[in-house]
Amino acid sequence: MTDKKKKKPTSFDVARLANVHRSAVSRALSGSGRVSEDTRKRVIQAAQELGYRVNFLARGLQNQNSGLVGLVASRLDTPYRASQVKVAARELLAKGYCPILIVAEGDVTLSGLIDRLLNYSVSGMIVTSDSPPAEIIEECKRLSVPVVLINRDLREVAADRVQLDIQASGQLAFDMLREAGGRRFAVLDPSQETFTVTGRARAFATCCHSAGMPAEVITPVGQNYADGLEAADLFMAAKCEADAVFCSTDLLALGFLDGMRVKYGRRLPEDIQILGYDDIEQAGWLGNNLSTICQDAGAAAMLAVDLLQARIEDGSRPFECATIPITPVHRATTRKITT
Amino acid sequence: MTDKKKKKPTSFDVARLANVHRSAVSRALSGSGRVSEDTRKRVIQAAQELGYRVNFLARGLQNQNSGLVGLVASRLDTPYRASQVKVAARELLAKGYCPILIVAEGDVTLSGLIDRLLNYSVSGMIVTSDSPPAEIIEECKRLSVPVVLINRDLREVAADRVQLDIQASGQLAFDMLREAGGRRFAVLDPSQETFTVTGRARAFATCCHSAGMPAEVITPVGQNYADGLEAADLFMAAKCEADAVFCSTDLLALGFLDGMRVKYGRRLPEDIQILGYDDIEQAGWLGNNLSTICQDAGAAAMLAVDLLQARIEDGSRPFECATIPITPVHRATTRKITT
DNA sequence: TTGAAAGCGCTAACAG
DNA sequence: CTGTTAGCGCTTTCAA
Repeated sequence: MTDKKKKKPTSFDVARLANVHRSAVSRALSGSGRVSEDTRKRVIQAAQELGYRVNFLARGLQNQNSGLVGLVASRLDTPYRASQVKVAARELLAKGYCPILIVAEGDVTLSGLIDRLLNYSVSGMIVTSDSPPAEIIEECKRLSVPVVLINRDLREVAADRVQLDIQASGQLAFDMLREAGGRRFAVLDPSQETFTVTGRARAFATCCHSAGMPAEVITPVGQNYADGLEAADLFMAAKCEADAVFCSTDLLALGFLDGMRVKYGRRLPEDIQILGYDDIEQAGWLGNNLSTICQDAGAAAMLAVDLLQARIEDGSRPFECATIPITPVHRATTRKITT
Repeated sequence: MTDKKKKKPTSFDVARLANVHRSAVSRALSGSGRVSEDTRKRVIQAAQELGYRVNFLARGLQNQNSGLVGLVASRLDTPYRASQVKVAARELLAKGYCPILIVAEGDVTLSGLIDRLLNYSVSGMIVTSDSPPAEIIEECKRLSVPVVLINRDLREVAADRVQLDIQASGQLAFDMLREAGGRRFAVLDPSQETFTVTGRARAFATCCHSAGMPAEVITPVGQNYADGLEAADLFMAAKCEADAVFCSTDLLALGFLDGMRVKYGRRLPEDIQILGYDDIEQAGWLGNNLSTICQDAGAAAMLAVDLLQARIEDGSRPFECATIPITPVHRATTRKITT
């Protein structure tokens, strides 16, 4: 006969059953504090029997720290972000934290949501959003809530961060396209600016310029598939003659790719070469086979979680900035390099 | 001069500044309880001034209810699931709850994670995972934590649920392919069983059988792109002569599609017709243009959140089972229906 | 309407 | 090593 509608057992009940004091129960179950092997066993046993579970709200209230971690992410339905969030959540969970997911759509609402997060005495926050207002980050610092920023602007307040090397990204893109025989370059640089996306597009353009081969700039609105499609129209309308285009995002690249080959009958890489960025799963699909630059979403997420944990454990350590590794991925939308 | 390292202000501080008692602060800020307009204003004012925020852990401890909601999801890096989780999180947030994201990978660890969730006195739980162990759901019921199941097995314990009509799905798939001129049918039915995916594949097969045109069954391992690719190999190896194949998942369909056209040079829909299921974003991409059946992930998520909220507000209402709407999406991998 | 007081369930500091 | 004693910050009766 299991206790149906009984109230949840408290540490007090466990204590009574195990014939010890509540504090002994706490010590035995929270791991901290010394307890005799005997008591520990009796407590565990009693807890088991009663189906007791520690109330984390009470514990958090006492410790001023809930074990909850805010995970702020925009564009969650995007392949890159989805896998990043997945890994971050998994790692957080593995380390004993509980991720509260805040999905951002338009900054308007976001600050209210993060505000709510702060009410829970979160132990920390990982921000992977494109653009959470800086004031919010400030607010966190004020409340001394550790924050780890993924790919956010450098000028931000002091905080641990994980980001990719923007200059190196633009350079790598240029090198890949150049080595594949590109002569006339173009780049897709969304008008909705984003720190890393805009950054690498500009860096690429700069490299082209420095090499004496200025790139034409196509400006779709956003950085999604549909925008890539739009970019193809823009490209044609402008009678752009580039033979090698760097799309600052895989989604953009895939849209542009489809536009060029399906809508405008271009062959790849013969008529035009396309290079993406991110290496999302779809880039590797047989029908796309997109050459790209891989920035490992999972690695970035894990770095972020590690940094956060380190800071939670030692709030006074110096701020760190981890770099996301990038690697070239040669597939079928760029020519084979003749060695 | 903002208070730098000061402790966080409590309701006590606000009370003092507003010249009222702490309970008045609570009443003014929690909405419940009557307060004079004057006190309310003073409290709000004082709270503002101090940068006070209610401690939800303390509130939750008192109310036995934290406002936290568990969101259990597997395969988050899959387009369908990602957009579902995004919408669920957004809706939850909009209704004042905070979603704790539990990502499931293999049932082994999952039960421990949900266990942890329960320690936070979550107000409810939405389970969209393929297969969280039934005992866990039982445990939730035992602790009277409301649970909403999305597309989980019917034989489950009593709970609110959101699911699609499996029979209707199989039937619709058959009808679409039949009307598009299909003669010989095949179906991809993953060996890793999943309630809805396996269900509609079987339902489709049953429809074929009933119509006197038994379907050939291809059995890839999972339900992802790579498995679809594998299915194409299986299809060819078996010298399958089907001219219309129902892939129980868009990812499967896209993999199968790429395998058939890129690897085996088949044209669509001339040589073979393919129908997917889900209508993920990629299905609509120009290069794929996959005919499919749309099950609206966002709608499902919203239904789930609504059901959960209703149950949290009234634990005694009868259990409900909402149905996810499905609609045919005719694109280029099936023939135009001659009207 | 408002103040007083009693907890919610737990942990940590302090004695024993 | 174990029991005692204070709270953590809030809500909620209960009087006034």
